[in-house]
Amino acid sequence: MQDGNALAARLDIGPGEDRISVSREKGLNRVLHILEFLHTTQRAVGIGDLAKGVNAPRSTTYTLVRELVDAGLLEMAGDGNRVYFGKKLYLYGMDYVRGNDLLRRGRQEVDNLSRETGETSELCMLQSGRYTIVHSSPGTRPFRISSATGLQIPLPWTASGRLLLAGFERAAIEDMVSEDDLVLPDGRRLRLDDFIADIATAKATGHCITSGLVDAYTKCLAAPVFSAPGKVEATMCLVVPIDTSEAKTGELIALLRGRAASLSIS
Amino acid sequence: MQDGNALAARLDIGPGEDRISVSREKGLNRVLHILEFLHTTQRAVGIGDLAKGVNAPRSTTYTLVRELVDAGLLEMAGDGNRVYFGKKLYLYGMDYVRGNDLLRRGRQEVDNLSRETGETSELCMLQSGRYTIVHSSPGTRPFRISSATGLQIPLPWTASGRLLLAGFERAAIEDMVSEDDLVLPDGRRLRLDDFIADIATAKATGHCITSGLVDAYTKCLAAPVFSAPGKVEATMCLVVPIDTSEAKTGELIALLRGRAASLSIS
DNA sequence: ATAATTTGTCTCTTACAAAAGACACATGTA
DNA sequence: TACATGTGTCTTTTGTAAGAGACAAATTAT
Repeated sequence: MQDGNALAARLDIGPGEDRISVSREKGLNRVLHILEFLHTTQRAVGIGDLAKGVNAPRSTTYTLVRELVDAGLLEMAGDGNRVYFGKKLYLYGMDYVRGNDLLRRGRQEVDNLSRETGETSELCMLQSGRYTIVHSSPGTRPFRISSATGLQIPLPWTASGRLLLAGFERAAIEDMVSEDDLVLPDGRRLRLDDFIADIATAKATGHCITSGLVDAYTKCLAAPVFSAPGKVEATMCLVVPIDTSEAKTGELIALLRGRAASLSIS
Repeated sequence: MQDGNALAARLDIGPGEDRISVSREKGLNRVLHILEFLHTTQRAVGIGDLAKGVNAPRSTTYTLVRELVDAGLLEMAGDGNRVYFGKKLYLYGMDYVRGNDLLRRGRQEVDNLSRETGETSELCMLQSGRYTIVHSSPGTRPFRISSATGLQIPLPWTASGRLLLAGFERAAIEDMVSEDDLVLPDGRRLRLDDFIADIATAKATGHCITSGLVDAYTKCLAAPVFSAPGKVEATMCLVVPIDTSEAKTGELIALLRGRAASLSIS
């Protein structure tokens, strides 16, 4: 039985009313953070670390994790006291795939494409304002250029990003692109206006090629998949060595555009 | 549906006092119900219907859905005002697969098996006390026997169920199996003791065959996948016509056991 | 051994989310 | 024209979940 601390809550020090109010967070938000955190770590995490990682109180984290484990969204990882994603999430994910023609066919097409061309191929989409690699297939080069599925990269770094933003107003684009996003991995800084101009060009030509943006050795070729006339729902892209010949590049772009078009609706 | 919160403050027992108090639900629970509901409907649902389906107040449902859509766990389905699973869930699901060797290899092996034998093949697991088809591959028969991924079926109806319960105490088994579960689709009622005996047999022989349980036309062959000596983590199973010859059945069981063993750890 | 962490569970309080319900605006149909 | 039925956004009220903190037990370090 708790003695003393009865009115402990008297922490709002000072007369000044500094409303420190360490904002209490909604359980659902905490859960969303937990999922996102696990997604970035890509490995099972101890509950204590998890609490630190999402900076939630330990007690809260324990309760939430227990509930999520009971629900099957998370699972205790075999070895000890770590948690990671659970079967339920896998099942829901498969439901999503099943209900989503585009994704289903897109995955297939990406696999075909990378088998046929030997290059790394990817299906990309906007995911709540962020560029996301939804599916990727490695290609057969000795030094393969790979990127993990689910990876999130700033829009301006990619060819696909330029196509995905084709339908948006300038204001919306500014919203989605932070200052940091405009700084390329090598430190160069992209001008927002240039980026927006790129988007317009991409929209007009119906494809996009970027060279040496994410890294110095690769070129990125992308073509749009439409869900309705003018609405870019996804892109397919090929990642090729930067010294790929003009001719070869043109050939690949043509192939890519064809495949992307075949996925488009109407 | 597990109704995790079980306790639900059964305080109404008081004297007169009918404490109707339609227990206010935690947001997280509402979300879990929403996900589960979408999983069972397997299609996009209007928000109003959703509210009815999980029997939550409309206003609450609207807010939750909005939050989930913002988070990318749900998406508004293209056509109108319906929601369904979102890309995030797919990504998390893929993370699960990646972090789970067994599932990854199991899917592969199931696909191989159904291609080689021409029969429907499945990978099954316990999912918070319920039997779940985690992956299935259709087979090539004209009248294919198919079952949806993620489908949940009472444990006593299946061969896999008998193997999955091999490691459990009687008490634990009684917990997982409800009275209803013991009633087969055709109305016959299984004795709990017989079922438990079946489990022991399955454990001893290292495989299980059931005939005409879920339907009158099929036989189900299953073999265990171990995650540690004695611990059944999953099963692989084949669904074949009930009139498959003894010889052929034996042959398939041998194949199945081999494949399942190859997935087992240590 | 003894201290210093970390882990998992429990209790108590109050800030805040869930619910109720009112509103405005669409639809459809007698 | 009324009259239900569905949708989406508000505001207000109040039951309760999130959080702080105290513990015991289990690890690890000294």
